[in-house]
Amino acid sequence: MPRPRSEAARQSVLEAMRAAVMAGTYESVTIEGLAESAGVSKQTIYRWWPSKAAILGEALLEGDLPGADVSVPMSDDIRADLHAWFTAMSTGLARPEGVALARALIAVTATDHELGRALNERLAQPIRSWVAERIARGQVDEQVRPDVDAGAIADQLIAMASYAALIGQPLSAERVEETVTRLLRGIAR
Amino acid sequence: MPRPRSEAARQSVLEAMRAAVMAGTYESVTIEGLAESAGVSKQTIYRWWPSKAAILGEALLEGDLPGADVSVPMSDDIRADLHAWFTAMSTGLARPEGVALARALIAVTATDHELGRALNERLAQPIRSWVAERIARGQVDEQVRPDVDAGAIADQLIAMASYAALIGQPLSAERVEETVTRLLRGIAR
Amino acid sequence: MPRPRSEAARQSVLEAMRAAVMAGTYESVTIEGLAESAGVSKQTIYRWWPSKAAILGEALLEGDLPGADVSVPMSDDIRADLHAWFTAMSTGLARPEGVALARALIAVTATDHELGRALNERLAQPIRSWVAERIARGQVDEQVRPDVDAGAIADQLIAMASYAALIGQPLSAERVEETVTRLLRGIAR
Amino acid sequence: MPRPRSEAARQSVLEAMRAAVMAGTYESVTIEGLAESAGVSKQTIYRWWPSKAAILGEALLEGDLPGADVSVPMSDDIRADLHAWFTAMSTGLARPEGVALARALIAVTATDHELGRALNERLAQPIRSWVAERIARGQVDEQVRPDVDAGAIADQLIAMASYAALIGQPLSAERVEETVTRLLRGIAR
DNA sequence: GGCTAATCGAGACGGTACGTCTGGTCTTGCG
DNA sequence: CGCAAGACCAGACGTACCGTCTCGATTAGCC
Repeated sequence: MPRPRSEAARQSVLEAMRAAVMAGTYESVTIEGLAESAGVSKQTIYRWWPSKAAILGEALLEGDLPGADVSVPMSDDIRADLHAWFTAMSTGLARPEGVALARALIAVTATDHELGRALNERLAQPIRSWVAERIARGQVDEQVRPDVDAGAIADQLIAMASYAALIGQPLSAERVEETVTRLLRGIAR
Repeated sequence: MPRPRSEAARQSVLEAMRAAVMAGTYESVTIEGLAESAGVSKQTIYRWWPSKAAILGEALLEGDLPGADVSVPMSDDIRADLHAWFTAMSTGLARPEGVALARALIAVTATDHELGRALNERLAQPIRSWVAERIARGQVDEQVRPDVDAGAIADQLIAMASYAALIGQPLSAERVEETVTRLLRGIAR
Repeated sequence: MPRPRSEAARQSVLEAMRAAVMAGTYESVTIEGLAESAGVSKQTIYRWWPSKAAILGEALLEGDLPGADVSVPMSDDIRADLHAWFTAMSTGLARPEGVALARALIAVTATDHELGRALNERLAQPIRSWVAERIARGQVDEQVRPDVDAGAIADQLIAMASYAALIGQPLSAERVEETVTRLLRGIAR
Repeated sequence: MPRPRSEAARQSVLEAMRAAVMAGTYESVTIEGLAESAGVSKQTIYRWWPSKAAILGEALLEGDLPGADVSVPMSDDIRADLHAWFTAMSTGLARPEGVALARALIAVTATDHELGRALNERLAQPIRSWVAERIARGQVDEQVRPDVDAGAIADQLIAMASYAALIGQPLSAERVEETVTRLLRGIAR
C-alpha cells in the first residue's frame, strides 16, 4: 500500500547531477540547486541518497559518460593506432567536461574511497579493453612482446592524460608523440 | 608612513593554511577558522589576500613542501636508482600529506589556472632535476640513448604516482617494478 | 503545506528583545545576541522581521509594558489624585526600565515613524484613559470646567515626565507640586 | 617645545560633527566618517576626545545651535507673545535639524549624564531667559501672579515641544492654542 | 639654526556585528 | 506513505567600524 519510490524523481535528480557537474565544479553543485533544477524537494534527495558523492556515483555509473568515451578504429599499424587513440583520449579529457569528470572523480574519492575505486574501474574499463585488444593484436602480429601487461599500459596513459587535464596543462602533440614512441620501444619485441 | 604590514601575521596565516590543508580538505578550510587558528583577524586576511587559493598558493610556494621532497642517492645502477626513487615518490604521495597536497593543487588550479601552473612547476622542479641528472649520468655511462627527454619521463612518473594517490589506489610494488622495467627498455641504448 | 512558522521561536525572540532593551540600550541590542539568547538562528530572525525596530515594536505592542503601567486609585480629592498619579508616573519613568522604554520609543521612531506613532498611542492609552476619567469625574463634581481637553492634559504630563526622564533630570517633588497646582488653577471652574 | 594642538583640526572635526548629526542620526555618525570628512586622521580624534558624545557636546556647546534659536519680539499682549513664541519653538523643533538636535541630546545623555545635563542647560538657556523676561513683564503689568515660577513654565513648554518632535507628532495649532490658553488661565492674576 | 618632543596623516591590527547565503534536518498537508 | 514546500538551526561569507597601535613627516619653541 505504500507509495513506491518515484523513478521519475530519481532519474531527474541523476540527470540534474550529470548536467550540474559538467557545467561547473563538483563542489559548486549544491543539493539545493540540484533539487531546484530537478524539480524535486530537498527531502526527497536526502531520503534516498546519503551524500552528494553517492548521487554522483550513481549518476555516473548508470549514465552516459561524456569525455572518456574514446573509441578509435584499429588498423594494422599499432603505432598509428596508439597515437590516434592517446591523442583522442588526451584531448577528450582536456575538454571542459573531461576536466569536470576527472575532478569530480577526485572529489568523490576524497569522500568515499570505495565508490571512487568503483567509478575509476567503470570509467577506465572501455579504455583498458581497447588497449588490451590492441596489445593482444600486436602480440598476435609478433610486434609486441608476449609478457607485456596491457592494464599497466592503459593505466599509465590514463594517468598521464588525466593528470595533465587536472592541472590544466594538456599534453602537447610532441609529448604525445614522444610518449607513444618511447612506449612502443619499451614493449616491442 | 603607516604601520608596515606585519610579517608575523603573514607567516602565521600561511602556516595555519599549511596545517589546515594537511589536516583536512582544501574545501574544509574556512577563512574564519584560518583567522582563528592563526590568531589573526579576518580583516587582516581579506586585506592581503584575494582568495583562499591565493593564500594556499603563497603558503605552498614558500613553505616546506611535505610529501614531494623526494631525494634519493644515486649509485651506478640506473635501474636500482630509478626503482628506489619511484618507490619513494609513490609511497610519499600516497601518505595523507601527499594526497592532501595533490588534492589542494587540483583545487587551486580549478580556481586559478595560472597559480596552479606555477605551483605545479614549483613542486615538480626537484623531481625533474633529479631525473634529469640521473638520465644524464646514464647517457654519460652510455646506458641511455642520447635523445631521451628527461622531462617527459619525470612528468610521466609524477602523473602516475599522483593520479594513483588521488584516486586512492597507490601503485603496487609490482606495478612500480613493471613500470621501471618497461621504462628502461624504452630508453636503453 | 510547508511547516508553519514556529510560534515558540517568535515569542522567544520577542521576550529576548524585551529583556535586552530593559537591560541595556536599544542600540546595544544586537541581532546576533538576540538570536543567541532566544535560542534561535539569525536567519529565523531575518526571515520574519525587517529590522530591529520592527522586533521591538512587536515586542512592545503585545508584551507587558513595564514602567508605564501607572494606575492610581481615585478619591474625591482631584488635587490629591492628580498629584499622586503624576508622581507615580514621573518616578516610574525615571526608573531604569522607564528610561529604557522611552529611549527605545525614540529610537524606533527614528527608524520607522509609523511604528513609533502606533507605539506611542499604545503606551499613552492607559494614561489618557485615567486622566480622562478623573477629569470627567471632576466635571461631574463641578470642580473642573466643562470645556477642558483631557487628552491635552494627559499629553502634557506624559511629555513632561518623559522628557525629564530622557535627559536624566527627573522632576523634583517641588516641580511636580508646582505643576499640579498650576494645572488645577488652569482647569478649575 | 612640542608642537601645539592644531586648532584647525579641532574646528574641522567639530564642524564635521555638526554637519553629520544634522544630516543623519547621531548613531549614524562614525568616527571614521568624521575623520574622513574633516580631513583628519582617526588618531587625532581619539587623542583629543574620549567619545563621540564628547565631540558632539563640544560641537554643540560652542557652535551655532540650529533649531532652538527662537527669538520673538515682545509686545504688550502676553497671550499673543506666548502664542507666537511657542508656535515658533514648536515648529522649529519639528524641523529636521530640530529633531536631529533633540535626538542627539537624548543619545548623548544616554552615554554621559553630566554632559547631557550641561547641554540641556545650554540649549534651554535662551528659552528660559525669554520666558522669564516675558513673565516678569507680565508681573509688572499686574497680569501675572507674582509667585509663578518662570523656569517651570519654560521647562514645560520645552518638554512638550521636544517630546512631540521626538515622537514625530508635532503639536497642532489647536494644541498650541489650547496650551497657551490653559497656561495663561493658570498663571493669571 | 639646529635639537627635540609632541602632533599629525596614514593605515595595519584584533575585534564585533552586520545582513546574506547555503547546508542538512524537521515538519506540515496534499495526493 | 511519498512528496513539495519551506521553516528551522548552524555557521561561513565578505564588509564596515570600532578603538589601539605603529610609523615617518612636520613643526613649533628652546638652546
